[in-house]
Amino acid sequence: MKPSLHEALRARRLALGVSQVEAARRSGIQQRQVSTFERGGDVTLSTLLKLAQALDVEIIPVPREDTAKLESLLKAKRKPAPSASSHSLLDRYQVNDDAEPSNG
Amino acid sequence: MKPSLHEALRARRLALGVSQVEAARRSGIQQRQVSTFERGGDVTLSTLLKLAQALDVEIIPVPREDTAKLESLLKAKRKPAPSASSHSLLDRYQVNDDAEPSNG
DNA sequence: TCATTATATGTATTATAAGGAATATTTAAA
DNA sequence: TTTAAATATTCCTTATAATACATATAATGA
Repeated sequence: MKPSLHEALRARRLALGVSQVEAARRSGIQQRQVSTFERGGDVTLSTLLKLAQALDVEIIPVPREDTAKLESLLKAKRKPAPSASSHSLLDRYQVNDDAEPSNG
Repeated sequence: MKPSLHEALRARRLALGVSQVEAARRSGIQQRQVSTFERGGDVTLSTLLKLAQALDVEIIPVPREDTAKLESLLKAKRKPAPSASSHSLLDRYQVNDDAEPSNG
């Protein structure tokens, strides 16, 4: 299924093998914001962009008419990254997601 | 050059031929927010998502390693859309952009 | 020029995200 | 189980985005 923005970014973070604390440090935001965002809570665009940059991802607006093409392009490659101790963080998750914080 | 998020969304709006007032009405946010955002100001993620939905675009986080591929995919097609009276709004702009509001 | 449409701003109030720091929970490794 | 690491939450304060108008400023077309 198509992951929401926060799900995708969490997956990205885990794929890079960085903790929320580390992501927060790199982006200059609080660990709290990382958690809030990843759980679907609301954050400001500036906060999102800082986090995105820390995770080396670009936030791109794609017309729905084009999303299909992207799917196939971004899909096919979704391996957690064999870095570090092979099982530090991340392995715990997948993309899992069930929370409460609401958004639009 | 690679347009920033707000530039891209403004271009999208104009390409669809909708005014800020109309975009605001459709998304349920204020025209003020549309203006603020398009000028590079900060807005909440929920506000951005509402606007994006109103403009029928998805906000997708793309790993930098993949952006190149997308470029070629999203590029090549950038025609303002021949809809409406052929010269209602939009024709006035292109993607233009120079403002003051800051962001991250 | 005048009227119209679109976008940028102004003010005041309210809602809420962010900052700071700590703590409670959950998850997994030793 | 004990420890450690990571994530979710809490409290309080402050900054600021969102709301609700109301205008002011363009930019267009008649």
